[in-house]
Amino acid sequence: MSRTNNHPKRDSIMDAGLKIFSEKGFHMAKIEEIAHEAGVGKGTVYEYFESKEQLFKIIVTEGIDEFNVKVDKQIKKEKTTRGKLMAIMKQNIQVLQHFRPFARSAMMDVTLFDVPFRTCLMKIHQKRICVLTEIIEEGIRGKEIKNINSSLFAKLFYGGVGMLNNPHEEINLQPEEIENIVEKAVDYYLYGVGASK
Amino acid sequence: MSRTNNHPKRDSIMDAGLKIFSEKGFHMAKIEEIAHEAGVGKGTVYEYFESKEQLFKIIVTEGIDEFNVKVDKQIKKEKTTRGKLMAIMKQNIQVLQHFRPFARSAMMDVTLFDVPFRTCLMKIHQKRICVLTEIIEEGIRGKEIKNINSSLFAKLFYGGVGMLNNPHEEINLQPEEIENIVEKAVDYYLYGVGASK
Amino acid sequence: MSRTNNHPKRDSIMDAGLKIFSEKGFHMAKIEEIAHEAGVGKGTVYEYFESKEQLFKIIVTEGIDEFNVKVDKQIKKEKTTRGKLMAIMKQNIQVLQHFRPFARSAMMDVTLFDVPFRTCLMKIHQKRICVLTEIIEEGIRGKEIKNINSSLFAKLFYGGVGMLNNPHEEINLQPEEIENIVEKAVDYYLYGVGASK
Amino acid sequence: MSRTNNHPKRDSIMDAGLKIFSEKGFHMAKIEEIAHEAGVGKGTVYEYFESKEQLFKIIVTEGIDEFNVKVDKQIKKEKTTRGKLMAIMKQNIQVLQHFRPFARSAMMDVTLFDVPFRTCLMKIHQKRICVLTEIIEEGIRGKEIKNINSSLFAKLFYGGVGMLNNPHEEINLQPEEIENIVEKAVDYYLYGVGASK
DNA sequence: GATGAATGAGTGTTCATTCAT
DNA sequence: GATGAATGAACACTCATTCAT
Repeated sequence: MSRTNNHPKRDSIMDAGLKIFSEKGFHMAKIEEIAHEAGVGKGTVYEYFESKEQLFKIIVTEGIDEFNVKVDKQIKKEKTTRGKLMAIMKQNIQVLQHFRPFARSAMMDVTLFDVPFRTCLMKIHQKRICVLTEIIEEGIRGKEIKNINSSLFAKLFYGGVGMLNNPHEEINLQPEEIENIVEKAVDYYLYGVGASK
Repeated sequence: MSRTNNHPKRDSIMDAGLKIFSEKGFHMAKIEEIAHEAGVGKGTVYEYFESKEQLFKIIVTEGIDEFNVKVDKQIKKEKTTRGKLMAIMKQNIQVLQHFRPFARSAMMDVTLFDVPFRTCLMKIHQKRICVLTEIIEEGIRGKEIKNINSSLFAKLFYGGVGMLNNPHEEINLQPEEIENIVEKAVDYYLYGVGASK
Repeated sequence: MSRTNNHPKRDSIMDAGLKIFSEKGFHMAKIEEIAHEAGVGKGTVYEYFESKEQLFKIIVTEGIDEFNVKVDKQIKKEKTTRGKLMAIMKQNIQVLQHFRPFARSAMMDVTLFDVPFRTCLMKIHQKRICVLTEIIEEGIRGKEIKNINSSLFAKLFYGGVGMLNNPHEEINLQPEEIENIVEKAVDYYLYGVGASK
Repeated sequence: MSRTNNHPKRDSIMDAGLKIFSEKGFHMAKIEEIAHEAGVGKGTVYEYFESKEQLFKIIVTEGIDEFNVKVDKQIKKEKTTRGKLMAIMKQNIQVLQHFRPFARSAMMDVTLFDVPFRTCLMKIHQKRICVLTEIIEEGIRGKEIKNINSSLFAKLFYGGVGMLNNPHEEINLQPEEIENIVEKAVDYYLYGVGASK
């Protein structure tokens, strides 16, 4: 996770937080353990972050932002809707493989959070689904995509992509496998899985 | 939630647990509040359940089992793969609308749980994805479905269905809307969203 | 401190709180020590009191109330202003000898408390000074007291009484000594200490 | 607060300490805030003072000493006991109006401090009461004062004076009011408030 | 001398769990 | 079986103090 080196301790804490929150979940992660993992004292965490909650939110937000920037950059390169969908899916898989399982929870999950977290995370989902919806609508206007309910499809696609990074399977896919999976998956969405009548 | 009436208090506690866990999440839910909601004393919870953790797991497991029985019954009624997929999706939406947002978390989520929970919940996902995979393979054998990677598709479908029950949108869909959405969604999967070439 | 026996533990905690707060002051007193002194678990303190602050305030308030009731009862018995002033002074000395040094701080001090405490304690002083002021004014009307600034005198008298219970001197006065001191002191106030011109 | 200018930072810190301790009390005052108020870094406080506790004690002691010097100078000017008592009272009111509410606590209070502070502050009280006692005894010898218990009266007077600076009333008295109050108050003590028989 | 980033000992408070009634 | 008063382990967070610069 590229970060400025202005605050090396802050970065250590965020990396450690990502790791520990990922492993333990928010409530089971202990500040002391995060501090230890970061190689700093407990008090130092509070020099850089107001609270455990704020630390968590910042990790999520910054992580997501980084992720989104990557994905959006990739999307812009692609001209066709198919290419864009593939880019989204590929980035998702690659980046989330890095963050797993925490990032996936940030990406896909909201329900186990307490109310204050939900608001924060819900916005993230909605933003992503919006981006997807727009891509679809662009595709519709460009005659690449049928005249479908773009928002409904965006959700189906977004959910499906999220499930690919299912933490159940702790295997890391090889790049060529990812390429292969993504191509197949996008084609399922575009061309359907029903036997042509 | 039809349950045996052998232990009315046990049932109250489970209903209350479902409600409170749903609203607050596991860690923010308090045994005292669950007991109060159930109209029993705090100690009574421990007459029927060993621990908060066990209560949670049992609620999830029994809830999921009930859910699965319903879905499987519905699936059996359907002859075509399309009908089966629609049945799965419809049941998901209906039942999850009832459980939201907790049930969704139980259905879709794993990452914020501590390790012991993960094992429990991971099995649930895998079981559902297995059922889906079998339906797809059956469809492939019956020439209803193209010769695709059934497991990959099962995940995409399962994830997409889960996202429909996104707690972001706290609206309750009307039955006819559900019917409409499900039909569209399944058709997207079956026939694709790409403009026919 | 006579208390109802409805909540023996609550009473133990209050007694222990009085003792420990007295010895250590508010900030240096530890809830754990109070609990230990009371012979209960730390959590039990929180069964009966919302917080350390609330425990403190209740101890002060209830202590003062008890004290005031005693004093007021004694005052009513006396017919002359001299008798009333003596009663006030005597009660002060006797009761505060019991509470020392904490009670004195509650009686006389306000300044070292944080703002929330001040409001609470300031009212106590003002109430007592008011009572004194009224006694003086009654005395003026009854021609027992010169036509003086009653409120100014009330403060001087109240402050002087408080200083008699100076915690510096940890000696306990004997009842006959108290009687003697009080008589002298009140006479100083009534007849002055200046050599009669 | 005239101080040597050898250590301007030391003086800033002491002034800031007086202000912050006054407003917040010892335990609620933060070294960081004192440093900020003094316009120096947190570490600088520790260049000049060993600890928060020592800073406090020095502020109190030096403040009191300054105060006492002022009062004693004033007392020496006065020839009569009445004049001396008035001088004490006037100085008290004037100076304490400046320091309030902290100074009053230093002057009058001891009980909320932890044991180490008490010893320090108790000496201050005793010193002042001693000075007062001597003035009274001088007055007795000079036939200005009746043959009373000088130490008892000193306490009553000292306590009464302290109560005039009651922080309850955050009003600042005008010089002419102070003069007026002091004259009245001392006369109450000298000539008594009882209606002449 | 001056600083403030780093620290960790210390504490109020919570809440799952127990057990006497 | 049912209860809820009692408990104490556990943890987020504070802040006086240190020390490398």
